This record gives sequence, structure tokens and C-alpha cells, in this order.
Amino acid sequence: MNHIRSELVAVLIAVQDEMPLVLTLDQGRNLPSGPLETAHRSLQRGMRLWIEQQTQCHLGHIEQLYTFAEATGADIGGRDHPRLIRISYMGLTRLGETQEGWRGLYEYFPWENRREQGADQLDAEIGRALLQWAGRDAARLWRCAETFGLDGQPWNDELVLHRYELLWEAGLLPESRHHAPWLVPGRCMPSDRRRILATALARLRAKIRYRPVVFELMPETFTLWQLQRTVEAIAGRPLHKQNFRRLILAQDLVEETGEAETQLQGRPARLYRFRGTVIGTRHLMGSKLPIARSI
Amino acid sequence: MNHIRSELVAVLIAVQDEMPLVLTLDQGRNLPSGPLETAHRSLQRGMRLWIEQQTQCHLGHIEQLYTFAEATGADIGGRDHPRLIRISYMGLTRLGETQEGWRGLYEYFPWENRREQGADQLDAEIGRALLQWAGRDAARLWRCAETFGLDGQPWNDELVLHRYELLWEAGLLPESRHHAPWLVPGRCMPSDRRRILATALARLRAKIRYRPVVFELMPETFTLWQLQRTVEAIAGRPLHKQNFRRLILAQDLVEETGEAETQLQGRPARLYRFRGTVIGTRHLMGSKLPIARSI
DNA sequence: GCTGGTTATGCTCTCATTGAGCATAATGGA
DNA sequence: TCCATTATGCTCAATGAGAGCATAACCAGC
Repeated sequence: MNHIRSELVAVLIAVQDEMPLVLTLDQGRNLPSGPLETAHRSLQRGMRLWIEQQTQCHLGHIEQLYTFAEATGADIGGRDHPRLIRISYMGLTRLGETQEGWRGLYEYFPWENRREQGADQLDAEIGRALLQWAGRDAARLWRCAETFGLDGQPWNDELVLHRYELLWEAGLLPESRHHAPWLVPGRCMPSDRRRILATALARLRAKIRYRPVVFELMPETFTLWQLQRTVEAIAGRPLHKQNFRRLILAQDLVEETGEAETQLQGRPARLYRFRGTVIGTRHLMGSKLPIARSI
Repeated sequence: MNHIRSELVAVLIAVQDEMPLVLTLDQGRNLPSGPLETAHRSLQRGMRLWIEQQTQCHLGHIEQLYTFAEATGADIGGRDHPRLIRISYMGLTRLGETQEGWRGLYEYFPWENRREQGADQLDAEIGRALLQWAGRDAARLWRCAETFGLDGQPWNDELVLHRYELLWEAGLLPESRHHAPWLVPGRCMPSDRRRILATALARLRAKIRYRPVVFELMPETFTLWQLQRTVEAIAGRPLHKQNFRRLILAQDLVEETGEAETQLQGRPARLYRFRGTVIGTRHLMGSKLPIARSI
């Protein structure tokens, strides 16, 4: 027989003040997790109920990420059994009243946030360290260039996990097996939890392009500019404003509420609402969100 | 404590004679599976070794699909524990010498193979049955149209799982909870294994578009036409020949071997080989494969 | 050797999408 | 009233994808 403990791990993501946030425990060192007890018909459903019970958040989109096994187990009957299976999920939500435990996602991946100026400098430092690690190995050099957009290559925001793994291999992370002389800044998590985080961000960035899941992160009504800022927060880079509007409006994803939001300066912006919740279906399969190639 | 049995399930896929094949057991009614015993550092690695040991296939690309829980367990301590966790993987391979157990994938999903003429008729029958199920429910009608390309909507080959689930819900499959008067033809599998198959095909069709995994299904050298036929086999529909060539050649995915293959008729075709195996990296991240919108 | 059938390969044309920027509209404050 | 600021509308060029014509290179038969 083969007895194994199993655990659900949740990566809950919200966006506030143009920054993606993740729900953490233990001073940002851990992710919400629990034993796989209340599994209902499906894991998905069990996960949703469990999370909504634990945190008071209502979960919009929910998605299984990956299943990891930890082989820390001692030999049992001559075979190395994994002792713990971790099934990770990503969930999107709006920030409730309890702001406790939410941390900026980019605290864990500073290099993934390319919206501000400071990004360039960190980028250069990482590039230097990577090239040193790669040495003359052509495959390594090529990989560095592709994942980090070094050699004139374009930056691909979806390669979050690739970048994390590359940094890990290069010994540039505190959790790396062997350390390089210089380490990339960024908040850590024990075990492979930062890897799970990276998986979640990669998946979210990929998903946001071809399924309208951003709206799960938005309030009921919003301006197109707010929508764009939310997408930018997740994509980690700026988008072209006029083209963003064009793409959104061309797809009938949203409809005007008829009202407008007047901010401190400038012309008031029209308010919109997501049509997917109005129509029966939240998926709207044909529709893609922007971030074509951005800047 | 929480003791659970766990199982690995493998969906092994190969392509032969322009048809995708899947490795099955038990007269095509089952998929290779086994307890999660020999897990090494990672599940992935354990899976690969286990599969390669069981079947004599060398696995190219391998990918985790999904983790299911079966909640058939009786109450233990007042809580409904899932008893079995199934972690499913998809692997790509070339057909070895042992052809035993390989079945045509489209025997399980006849409606997904849209390369021949007969597809139209089956399509019409399914369409009729679906519309009957949908009745006047707008959300249902919309969903049917989107997933099966009914109302002038384009056919989206990646929606394999959506279509399977829709057919299931509509009571058109033998494994459905309630049966409609007419059932869609197609080979069955007990439990949720046909669903796992559908997941694999959906994933493969999606992946083949933006990562050069087709080459894992190809022999060492091949003509562009053979390559196209393999892609078509997986995508389930025909592609435009000249455009396929253009796309492949434009991306430096392949290089000429210098030789040509002369078939029975016509001008001999040049032989190519995949560059990814020559260069260190098998991923070639920037590169997309065809099937843009096809015919 | 020449001819027609057949398949491979090269090239063009058009249309849709995307990246980028200019121009105008509508607000508040000086 | 004028100006700074933001929202919105529109144009233009570059690129990529769908479709089809034209040519090349082989075979079999005469």
C-alpha cells in the first residue's frame, strides 16, 4: 500500500493600487494551505469552498496549477515513497475588507515588474550575473538571452517560471543549491513555494491574454484606464493606451453604464461594466485581451 | 491524519499513418497507470522513468495534465475523504516496434477529426442533438454554437475538453449521468479516463501552436509534407500547404539534410531535420508552429 | 526523347491585425 | 479666458495570415 499525505496550496491574487497582491501567511513567508479533507465532487469545488471559508474572499476564476511531490520520505519497505503531495491552485479575487496578509507579488519577483525606471538597473545587474554564469556555453547563453531578453531579444512576460528556474540554476537565489557571489534581490519563501508563486504568475499572464479573467480582479464598474492599469499590473509592463481601448471595445467585452467618473484632473472617463456576468457566460471564448506585444 | 492512495496515469501519444494514436490497456478500455512509488526528485522524472520502463518507448516531451480526486471513500472520522488521487501526464513518443495497445485517438473522439468528408454528417447529427438539449436556453445555445462552431462560428480545435464536457452534460455520452435518446458514437472508457484523454488532446493541440513539440513525434528526418500531415493529424483538420512551408521555413526550426525523398509520384521532396536537437535547446521559445486559423 | 500526370516549391496579392502617433474633446484651476 | 491634463477618436504604416497562381522536378507511357 501507498499512504501519502496530501495538501492543497492556494495562490490567491488580487490587484490594488496598480499592484498585484498575493495572500500570504507567516509574515509573507508562506502560502495558505491545508489538508485535502473536504474534497467534494471535484478538487476544484473543494478548493473553492475551503478558500472562501478560510478567507472571507469571494473567488472569481479558479484554476489548478500543478501537483508537486516532496520525496523527503524515508525508505518504507525498500522504496522511496514521496510523503507529501501538494496540489496548487490559483484563485482571482477582489480585495475584501481584511487587507491582512496581502503582499505585493513583485516583492518576490522584482525583475518581473518592468513598469518603472528602476527596472533597467536591476536588469543590467541580473544580465551581468547571468552572463558570468553562462560563460562560453552557447546553450546557456542562448537561454539567458531568450528568457531575459538580453541580446536585443524581446522581453516575453509569460516566461516567469523559466526566469525563476534559470535564476535558481545560476545560483542567484537564496534557495539555490549553490550560491553565486551575488544574489538577486527579492523576498523568499521556504521550500518550493516561491516556485509555486512563479507558476501562478506565469499562468495568469498567459491566461489574461486569451480569456477575460481580468474582470475577476475589477470592481463592478470601472474605466478603461483602470482596466488597463490592472492588466499592466499583471503583465508587469506598460501598454499603449489608445490601442488598448480599441482592442477592448472591438470585442464587445464591456458595455457603458452611462455614467462617468470624474477624477482630479482632465476629462471625465466613462464607466463600463463587464458583459460576461450579464450574459450567462463568464468565459466569452472567442475573446482575447490585449498585451499583444505591448510597448 | 489523511491517508490517500495516489496513482499516476499516462496518456502516451504517437502519430502513425497520419493518425494520432494513444497507448491503452485492456482492449482500449484503460490507460497505463500505476502507483506513485518510484518518485524521484520530481514527479516528472519519476513518471518518465516509470513509463519508459513499462513500455519500451523513449519519451520526448512530457507534461503534467491535471490532478483528479475520486471521492468514493466512505466516511472516515466523520469526514468524506477522497481515497484516490490521480495525477495524469501526457507524453509524446515515436512508435516503437511494439504496436500492441496503440489505438486511434479519434476512435474516442470521432467528432474531433475533421479532415475527411464524413465529418460533416456526424457534425450535423451532433448539432441537432445539442440544439434539442439547449432548447430555448440562451446561454446553452450560445455555448453550443461556440464550442461546436454551429451558428456560423468558426471551429476552434483547442476546445476538445469543452466539447467533451458539453456532450457529457447534454447526456449524449454513454458515461453521462442521464442519457438523451441519441448517443454520440465513439469508444468509451470507464470512470473519467476519457475525460483525461480529452484533456491531453486539448493540451497537445494548444501546445503544438507555440512550442515545437511536433518534432517529438517525427522521425529523425522528414519532409515538410510529412511534418504537415503530422500536425494535421493532431489538429484534426487540413492546413494550407504553401503557408505551412512558409511558416516553418521562416522560423529556422528545421534545416535541410541535403537529401531528398523520392516517392512514387511527383517531384522528390527535400528532407529536413529539427534544429532544436542539434542546438542544445529543444524548446526554441520564440517559435510558433502553424495552425493559425487553418482552412 | 517527348508528353502528360503528379507532387514540391516559389512567389504574389489581399485583407486583417497591430504598433505608433496626431488630433480633438471635456474637464478643473490659474 | 487660457492652460494643463486626461479621455477619446482617427489615421497610417508595418506585419502576418489566408488564398491562389506559376514553375520545377520527378515518373510512366508512348
